[in-house]
Amino acid sequence: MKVSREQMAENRRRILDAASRLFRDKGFDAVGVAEVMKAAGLTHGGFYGHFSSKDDLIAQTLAHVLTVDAGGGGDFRSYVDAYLSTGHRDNCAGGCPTAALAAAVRHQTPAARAAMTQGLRSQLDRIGEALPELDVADRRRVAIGSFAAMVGAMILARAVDDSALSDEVLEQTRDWIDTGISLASAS
Amino acid sequence: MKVSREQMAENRRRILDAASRLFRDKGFDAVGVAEVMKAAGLTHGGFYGHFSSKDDLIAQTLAHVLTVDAGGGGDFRSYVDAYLSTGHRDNCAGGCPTAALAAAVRHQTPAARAAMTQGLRSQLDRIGEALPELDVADRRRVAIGSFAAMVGAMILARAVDDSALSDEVLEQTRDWIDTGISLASAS
DNA sequence: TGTACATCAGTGAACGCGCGTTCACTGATGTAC
DNA sequence: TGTACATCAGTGAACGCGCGTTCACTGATGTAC
Repeated sequence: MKVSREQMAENRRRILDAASRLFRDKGFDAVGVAEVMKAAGLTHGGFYGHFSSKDDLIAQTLAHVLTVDAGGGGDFRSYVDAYLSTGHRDNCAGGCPTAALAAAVRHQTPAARAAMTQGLRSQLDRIGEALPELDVADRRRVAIGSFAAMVGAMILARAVDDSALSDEVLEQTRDWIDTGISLASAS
Repeated sequence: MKVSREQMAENRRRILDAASRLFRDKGFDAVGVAEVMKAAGLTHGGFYGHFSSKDDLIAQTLAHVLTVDAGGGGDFRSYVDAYLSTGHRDNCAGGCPTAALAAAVRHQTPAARAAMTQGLRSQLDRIGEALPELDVADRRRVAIGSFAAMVGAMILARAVDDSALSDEVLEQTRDWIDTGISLASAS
C-alpha cells in the first residue's frame, strides 16, 4: 500500500542506514537486497522503487555514510586513540566505513569509487583541520600518513585470528603515530 | 584422463598460482572455481580432486601466497619505496597479498584467517630483521606502524578514482614513514 | 624387460540453491471538484 | 470542508542466471606378474 511522502523518505533513510551497517559488517557481496530491506522493516519487492539496482544502493550508501562527519571536534590524539581501540575493532558495523569498505570499493562501479574519493578527500581535510599546531606542509603529511596507518592497522587487526597480535597491532600503531606527530610538532 | 604424479603436483601448483593472481586482482567472490581452473589450463570438474571446496582453495591459496617471501634482502627504505609505488598500485594481481586480500579475510573461514595471521606474523618479523640499526623496542613499533601505513595507503590509493589524490596518498605516506624511521634512528 | 589390468586425475554435462530483478496486485494517500 | 477517484509505495510470488558442487565416464599411469 501507498505511504505518505514523509514515510517514503524515512523508509529510504532506513534502507540506507540498514545497508550501511550490514555492508560494513559483512561486506557488499554477502548482503542481499532482501536482507537489507528486511532490516529496514520492508519487503524486498519495494526495493526498486528507491534504487535502480544493488550497485546503485552500494554507491548511494557509500555517499550517505561517508558524508556523516566522524566524531570530529576533539583533538587529533584522542581521535586516534578512539579509532585504534579494541572497541572500534570489534564494532565493524558501527565503525569507520573506510576501514570496513575501502578495499572492496576497488571492485565496485565508478559511482561507488567516486563517492569513496569524495569521502576520503573530506576525511583528510577534517584531519588536517584537527592539527592546527602544525605548519601546512607537515599537516598534509601527518593527515595522510596517520590515516593510512589507522586504516591499515584496523584492517590487519580485524583480519587476524590471534587477539594478542591484533591488540599489539593497534597499540604499536598508536605509539607509531604518536611519535610521528611529536616529531612534526617539534620541527 | 589420469596424469603422472609430478604432473598432478604441477597442476595443483598452477591452480594455486592462478587463484592467487585472480583473487588478488578481483577478490574472492568475483572469481569462480571454473575461472581459476580455466586459468590453470584445466576444466572445472577436476577441481574437487585437489580441494574440498572453494573455501578450502581460499585458505590454501592464502597459505601459499603468504609464505613466498616478498622480495626481502634489500634495505627497508627501498622496500618501502617499491611498495608505495604507482607500479605496485597498478599491479594488484602480482602485488602484496596483504594489501589485496587482508580486508576480505575478515569474512572468510577460520582456516583462511589462520593463514593470514601466520602470514602477517612472518611479514612483521621479516621487516623487523630489515631494521638492524634500531634497538629492539623501536624495531617492533616501526615494523608494525610502517607496515600498517603501507597497507592502508595502498588500499586507499587503489580505492580512489582520482589519480592525483591516489599519487599523493602514496607520496605522503612514503615521506611519513621516512620521517618516522629517522626519528627512531636518531633516538 | 615386457604385458595385462586396476587405479584414478581429469572431463564435461547436469543439478540445485541463492540472489538480483520483475510484475500483477493492494490499499492508503492526496488531489480535483 | 467533505467526497470520489487516480496515483503510486509497498507486497509477495515468480523468473532466470550464475556458480558451487556432483557424478558417470575416459584413458593414461604405474603396478603386479
